[in-house]
Order: sequence, then structure tokens, then C-alpha cells
Amino acid sequence: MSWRKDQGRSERGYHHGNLKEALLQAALDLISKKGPAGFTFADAARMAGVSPAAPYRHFRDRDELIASIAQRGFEQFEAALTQAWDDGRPDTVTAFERVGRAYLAFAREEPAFYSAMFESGLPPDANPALMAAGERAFAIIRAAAERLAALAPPGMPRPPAMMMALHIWSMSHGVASLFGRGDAARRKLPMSPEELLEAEVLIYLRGLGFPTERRPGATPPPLDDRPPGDKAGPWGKAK
Amino acid sequence: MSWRKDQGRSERGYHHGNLKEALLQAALDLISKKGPAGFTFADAARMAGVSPAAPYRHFRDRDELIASIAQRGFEQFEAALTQAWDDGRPDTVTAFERVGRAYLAFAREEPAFYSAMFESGLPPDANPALMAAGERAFAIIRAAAERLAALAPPGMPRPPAMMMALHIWSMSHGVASLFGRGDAARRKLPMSPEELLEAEVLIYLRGLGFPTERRPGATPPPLDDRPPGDKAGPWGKAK
DNA sequence: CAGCTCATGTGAACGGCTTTTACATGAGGC
DNA sequence: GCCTCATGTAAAAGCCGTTCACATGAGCTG
Repeated sequence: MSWRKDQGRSERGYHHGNLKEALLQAALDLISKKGPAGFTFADAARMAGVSPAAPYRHFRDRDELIASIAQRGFEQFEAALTQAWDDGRPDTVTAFERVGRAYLAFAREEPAFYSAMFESGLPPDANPALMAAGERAFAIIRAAAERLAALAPPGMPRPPAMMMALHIWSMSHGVASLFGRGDAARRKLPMSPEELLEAEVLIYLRGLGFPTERRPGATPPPLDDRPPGDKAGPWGKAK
Repeated sequence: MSWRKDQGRSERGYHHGNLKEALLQAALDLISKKGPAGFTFADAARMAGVSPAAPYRHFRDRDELIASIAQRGFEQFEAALTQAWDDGRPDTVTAFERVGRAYLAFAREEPAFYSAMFESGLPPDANPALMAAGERAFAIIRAAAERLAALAPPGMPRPPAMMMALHIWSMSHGVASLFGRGDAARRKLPMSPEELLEAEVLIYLRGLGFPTERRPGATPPPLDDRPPGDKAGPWGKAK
């Protein structure tokens, strides 16, 4: 993790040696501190110890730097979701819930990435690589939805996986952007964002006819025939 | 709608006469054209025909102007939701769906307001009036959720209205910010945002045990006992 | 090793933005 | 009719994004 040239600190020749990476790192720091709007090209250059003109050797302009960060964000996001999904192990529902938590965790732990990805106001069509990266991340959710849809109880009509994926994504993004980040947009909630999202998804899945019990092999009893102690439903004791 | 002093156009004395309003209007125009980040204090002043320093007589700084817009946005938002809700007429479910469509319509037709309200990155705690306005808008959703919750079928545990409201809000906001605005962040969808959200909410409500039929007085048949023709579910023919 | 080349960094400069300060104007109350 | 004070202006400081001509030196070529 350490560089040949001393962390851009005191002694550094005319050439930085790894400016592009240093700029991306600096930008991440700054965005997480001051938001994507407050972030400054010149600040990033200063933090990397170069002149304000140097970044232009690596990025056409400020927007391209932000787009690079968004793209990298989507890649890490995809990796995080992939790991959480773990190809549906040990069972589809458990893995699915893990994906939801991973979504929120990413938004909370990488607010700089998240806002670059979703709140930077970049023209989405002008950047094919960026859009492709976003598409790949969404593909994970879509794949998970596909597997879930295949599990739909036989009696019910099978829901379109694409629609399910879009629904799940909108719930996750909604919760993450309204309540998810540590500091910003905080409202007093009767429950944590994770609990809120989990309950939301469980209710939604139940609406599609899925069993809401967590045990893998358990055949779900019909909705009106659950044991009395199980009637609490997907929400806790929230008033 | 016309002002004593000719629309800030040609002849205007030393004093503008209605600068504050003109600035808010100009800012709205600019934000809707170039996003809240691209909007410029100086530009708004120019558009109002005054010097760049004049706005400081009416707003402490650029952020306060944006906050004013956000607040005004929440007020119009609240009005739109209130009108859509219409106190639950003609029946709770119909009115509830109207609220969902009103939410999306607002995000689409007033993108400047919407982004000032939700994407400007303002510190929410630093602005009590703004937060209160947001709270009042949310209160409409909450009130609607309350009425819906009261309709929960007797056999089911009654869902907490606050949680329902948060769920509905996160779905609406998720759909609106991911797919809702005319130009930005557009993805190819198999259905319109309105249809997407309506299906999402219907499935969710069904997960809570609500009947998904639209007719007001109709007593819902148990989930497993619907007439065959009704099994299509809340989604259309989406692939 | 000498020499060349080209990617990478520098310094200076332009225009624009935000914000402050001292000053100008004139609308409305006395 | 005069005074006052809210409201506007001009000028200036400091920052930022961006460009351009120029400097540096890493790495190839011989």
C-alpha cells in the first residue's frame, strides 16, 4: 500500500509517479467530507502536492474525474453485492437479505462513492463505460431476483424477474438515500434503516406469495394458517 | 401575475421592487435547466437584471437561496399530495394510489424543486423551517398510511402506520430518483415509472394482507380463493 | 553512455463566481 | 419637505476551472 515515492509528501521529483491514483484517492476523501458539490479540482491537486494544472494531464475536466470515481464505485458496488449474494448460498432468501444489507452498508460506508454514483448529476448517456458499470452492478440484483422468482409458489403467477429487480432496487435506493447515510438527511426513525428495508422487502415478497419464514427447507404454511406465535409479521415492536 | 415594474426588463428604477421573488423564480429556471450544482448566484442576479451583490440583501448566501427553494418546494409538494389524497375520497385505496402518482408527477414536473428538496446536500439540521416543511409534507403520507392501516383485515396483525408511511415514501422516492425525471438517470424500463410504482405498492399492500381489488366496498376474498380471471396480479404483461 | 522524445508537471494568465465593503438611491414615514 | 433605512451598485479580494507555453526527466534507441 506504500509507494516508491514517499506518499507525495516531502521529497518528490518533478514527476509524481502515481498522480492519477492519488487524485482519485484525494477526491474520494474530499467528496466524503464535503459532498460531491463541495469537492474541488484544485483541492485534490493540492492534496496530491501538485499544481492546479497537473490533473488535466489525467482527466479531461472535473466531471471526468467524478465519472471515474462513479465508475470505480459501481465496480466496488458490484463486487460487494456479488460477495453478499454468494450465488444464493446457503439459500436464496437468506442470500437475498444479505444483498439488501450489503446495499445499505455500501451507501453508509462509502458515501463518497454512493453520491458520485447516484447524486452527481452526470449525463448518463455521455459515458458508456460508466453506464455499463452501473448495468453490471444492477445485473447482480437482477440475477438474484431471477432466482427468487423461480422459487415462486406453484399456485401463484410467476412475477417478472426484471420487475422484481427494479422494485427491490428502488426500495433499497429509497431507503439508502432518504435514511441511509450517517449524517445527511437524517430523520428520526422508529427503527434502523436495515430493519426498515428488511421489513419492506419481506412484506413485498409476501405480497408476491413467498413464504416469509427464513428456514431453507421449510415448506411454508398457507398465510392464514401460521402458528399463533408467528403472527408478529416482518415488523418488530415498532409503534 | 404581472408586476408593477415591467418584468425586470427595460425600465426599472434603482430599486427592483420585487427582487426576492424574481431571484427565486430565476433560480428555479436555472436549476431546472442545469441542475442545482450548475446553478449560479450571479446568473440569477443577471437574469433579474441586478448586480451580483444585490441578492445578498435578500439571502445570506447561495445556500440560503437554495434552502428557500427547497422549502417552497416542500410546501407545494405538500399541497399536491394533500389535493391528491383528498382526505381519502372516494375510497382509501383509490386515493392512496392517486398520492403515489402525484408524488411521481411532482418529481417529473418540478425537477428543480425536487432536486433542491432532496439532492442539494444541504445540512438538514441547520434549517428548522426547512425541516418542518419537509415534515409537514411527510405528514400527508403518514396520515394516508394511518387510514390505510386502519383498514387492515381483522385477521391480520395491524401494521404500524409510521412504518408503512416510511416504506411507501422510500418506494416513491426510490422510483422517482432512479427512473422518474424526464431526462436524467434514464434507464430502459419495461414499464413507466408510474406503473412500476403502482405495482410495487400494490404488491406491498397485498403483503400486508390488504385486498388488491380497487372497488371500494368489496369485501376481499381470501388470497387463495380469488376468481381465476383475477390471478393476473398487479403487474401487467411486462416480460 | 549519448541523445532524443514525449508523457507529465509548472507558472502564468483569463474569465467567472462568491462574498465583503463602502457608497448611492429613493420610497415612505414624520 | 426632510430623514432614514431598506435596497441597490461598484469595486475588490480570493477562489476555482481551464488553457497555454514551457520545463523536466523517464525510458527508448543506438
